[in-house]
Amino acid sequence: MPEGHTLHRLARHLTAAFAGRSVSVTSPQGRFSESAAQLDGDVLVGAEAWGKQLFVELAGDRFIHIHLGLIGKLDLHTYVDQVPPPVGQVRLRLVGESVYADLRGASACDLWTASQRDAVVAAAGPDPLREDGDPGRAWDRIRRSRLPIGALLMDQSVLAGVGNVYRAELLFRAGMHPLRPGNTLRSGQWQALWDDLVPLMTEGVRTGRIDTVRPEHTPEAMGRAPRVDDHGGEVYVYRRHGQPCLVCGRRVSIEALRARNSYWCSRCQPVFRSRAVG
DNA sequence: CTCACATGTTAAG
DNA sequence: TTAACCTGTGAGC
Repeated sequence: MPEGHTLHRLARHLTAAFAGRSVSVTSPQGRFSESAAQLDGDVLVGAEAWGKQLFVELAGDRFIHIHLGLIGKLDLHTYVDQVPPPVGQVRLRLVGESVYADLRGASACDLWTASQRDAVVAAAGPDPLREDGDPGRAWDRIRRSRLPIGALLMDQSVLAGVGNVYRAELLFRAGMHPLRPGNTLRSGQWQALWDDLVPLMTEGVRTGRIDTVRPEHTPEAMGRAPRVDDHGGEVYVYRRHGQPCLVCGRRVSIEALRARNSYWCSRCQPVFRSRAVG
């Protein structure tokens, strides 16, 4: 679940459910107990995301810093009378008047000061989901790097919030091979990637899914049988290795890029040849 | 039942 | 480069 859109969606829901009221903060599992005790009953100011980092602000410039990692989940539920007992390992539980939230499996849940938060935000790349996201900051890194664009897009210090699904899908939509070196891109190509990412991820925040297939390429439009991706969204290449490309029919390729599987279509995303003549 | 793997990151070797 | 961490799910026996 957790690429940047998931965290922004959570920030929005947390703010709507808890902001401006006092919240009960506990750690049924125990690993956040000490911090929870310091926050319990205080006013929750709001929640905000930067890339994959989530910050829940409590009165007094205190921030619960959450990173879901690969498998973490933060689930919001409504309750009527009593809050049900925790199921499984609940690292953090927030309880408001009619809503509670349970955090499980996160790779980070810590109590931070404002300056700790600021330091992490300063080290992160621009976030396409934020109003203040500045693509020029990412471009400064990309244009100087010989690393593949597929690696740069997932480097959170270059660009914040993009994960393995958006990487694969963005590059497919751009017709760009994941191994193309960053310093071979033209500025307009980077701008086009950013301009595609903003509405794509914004839609992800709205729906809670990653859908990247253009209307003209849906199975229906292409006269093929409808299909369902097991990860909730309609995508071109992510985890579709060995299956036919939705556009050209060639088998989708897979290769590990920096310990993460990278997926692409070798016909729609041809290998880049630098300034090849002829 | 066990095992591999997952939309992520960090630290050890 | 590899292992570790945290949890859930689906495939296979």
